[in-house]
Amino acid sequence: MTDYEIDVTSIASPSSVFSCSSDEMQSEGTPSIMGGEGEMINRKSGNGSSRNRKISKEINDDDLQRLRLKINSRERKRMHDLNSALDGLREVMPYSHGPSVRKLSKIATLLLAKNYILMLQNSVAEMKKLVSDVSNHRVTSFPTISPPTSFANRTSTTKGNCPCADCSSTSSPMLLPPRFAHPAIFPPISLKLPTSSSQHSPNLP
DNA sequence: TAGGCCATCTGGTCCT
DNA sequence: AGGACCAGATGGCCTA
Repeated sequence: MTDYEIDVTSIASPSSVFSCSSDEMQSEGTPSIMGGEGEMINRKSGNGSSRNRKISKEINDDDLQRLRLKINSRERKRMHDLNSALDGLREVMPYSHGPSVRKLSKIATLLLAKNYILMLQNSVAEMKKLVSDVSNHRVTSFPTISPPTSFANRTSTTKGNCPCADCSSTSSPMLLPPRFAHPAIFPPISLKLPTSSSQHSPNLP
């Protein structure tokens, strides 16, 4: 498992999320980098079956080019939708706002989101435990909720690679690769409860 | 100038 | 058959 490997097995397919409203194909501005359009269609589906050879004979160059442009446009739109979703994710992530903070890269956004979810899960678990303890009159002190263990085990040794434009921090407990490290992303969360709760503590183990 | 990040094009595969 | 998804290739832009 490298720093960049992400477990996404539990993530549902995003295709149902997007509401594709774009009804106008974007004009084709960039010429093809690879080979000619006709050749590409003839190679499509791979092994040159009789069916595909027949298709390639029936389609003239104009049709091939129109089809290629249509496919390119769809793919472009698909990537734009994906980027819009990533922008939406960035908006709800902590810290990644403000003029002095560089926009998170795609990989950094995904890794940060994963870690944020893990941290929230950890926080919820500790909260539940605390509530349970309070209800049982067994509270002695208020814990500090920290990032997940795997998160806390990571440290950054790289200086100057933080997404934050004006940050020179060299270490922070993050799950992100060192170059994405930023101490503001996952600060420890201190629980502050009413002092009256402390009256339940005397008889605790 | 090298490396990172990104947009785009493209062909292959799978699904409806 | 057509669309969605994916991964590889390529070139441009930016930053250290």
